[in-house]
Amino acid sequence: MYDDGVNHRPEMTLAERKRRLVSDELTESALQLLALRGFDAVTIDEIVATAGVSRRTFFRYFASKEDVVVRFLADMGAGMRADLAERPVGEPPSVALLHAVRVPLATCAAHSERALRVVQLILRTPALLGRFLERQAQWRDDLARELAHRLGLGHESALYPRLAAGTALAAFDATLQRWSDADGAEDPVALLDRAFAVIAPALDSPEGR
Amino acid sequence: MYDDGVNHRPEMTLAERKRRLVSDELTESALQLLALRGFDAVTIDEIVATAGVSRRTFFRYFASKEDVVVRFLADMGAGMRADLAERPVGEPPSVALLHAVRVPLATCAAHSERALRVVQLILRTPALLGRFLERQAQWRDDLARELAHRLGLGHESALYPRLAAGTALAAFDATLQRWSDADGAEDPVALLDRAFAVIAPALDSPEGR
DNA sequence: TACGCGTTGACACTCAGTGCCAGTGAGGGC
DNA sequence: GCCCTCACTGGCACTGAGTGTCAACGCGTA
Repeated sequence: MYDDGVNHRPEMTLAERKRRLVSDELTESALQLLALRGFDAVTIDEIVATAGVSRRTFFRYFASKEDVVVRFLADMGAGMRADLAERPVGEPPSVALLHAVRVPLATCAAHSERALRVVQLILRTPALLGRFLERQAQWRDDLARELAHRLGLGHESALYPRLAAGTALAAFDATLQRWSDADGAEDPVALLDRAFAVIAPALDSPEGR
Repeated sequence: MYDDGVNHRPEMTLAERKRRLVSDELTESALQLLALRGFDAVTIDEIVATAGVSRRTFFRYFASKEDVVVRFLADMGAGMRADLAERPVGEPPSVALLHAVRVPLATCAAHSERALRVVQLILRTPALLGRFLERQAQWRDDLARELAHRLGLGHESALYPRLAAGTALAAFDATLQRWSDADGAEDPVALLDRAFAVIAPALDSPEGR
């Protein structure tokens, strides 16, 4: 989770704060350049020159050029499974999933100045979109596993959990897309609620056993 | 669409047939090697050596190493929008979308010996999955546009068409995943029908205006 | 035969990403 | 104070993906 570099938690050791500093500097430089000139037109050498570290160090913090951008969004979804696990057991899947998916979106809305630019960059850059969806596939698997566990289904590859998780993320994506298209003029959480109003009957369908 | 290299349509010019031959040879060599040893362990130099062409020629046929594998599946979805457009106008979205999405899946089932290996390779290789989902995002946009057109919605970025298209593709993906997990033991078209039985109420929801 | 056109292979080049190693600085034990 | 460990760093060399360029080749046509 990006934290703007100003949040010096005293419980962090010096080494941890140094790492965070470098990571933030790299992220800042990268987003600046990439948003300005587009993903393909910027080389890693330029990013590290701006950040003032070596190229080798870049790859100690990020797995790839795409990773700098995608991490920003992807980290938001990391806790989805935990959020879903914390929902009360009696809650219907549509409500539990909505709350799980709502968290990262609310985080986006809270940091909209920066998050919006990142989302727009990702959505209009095929290479970034691919990496993002690759990450999202992991969220989907996590959600599906947790959902299967909640419903007491054997955790083998049943159809319903994957389908429900995929549907919830389709709502997430549609929301993100619309938020991006509207340049942030609409409230993403409200959009998500509307999307879930549509898909809820599917998520709670008795067909899903 | 892959055609096994034995289908020499007489109406093709010699040059076209030569191109097809090279493309098939490259695809064949690549799938062979990649399925055997994994995506990362095979270099393009090895692929072109097996196929008997130069490295430069490879990139005249495929945009990237991932492309050889992903094309195989991705080409199946190319006609989705056209298939959707051909459905009768009075048909509810759930039925029209089911038929559109069913076509590529039926093609998979028809060439299951080869298609299954490709799908399994894609689903368990993150880089390939990313590229595939990147392509699929284009299907989604195409379906959404066609759906908006069908429903007479202004083709601006309404929420429902994107959501419906994304949900239909979530069903497609869940089906593909289960088909892959079961090593082809289940009929993908039957699985897709079951998935659509679950999501149909969402696709036809009056909430979608 | 000669010309135009598309395909090919070879070469050089940029850039992403990795392995390796030596230097450095902070923190802890003596 | 001194030394030792350990994490981080930069530099370097290397592999592999992907691209631009050009000369050569083969086919169809005038």
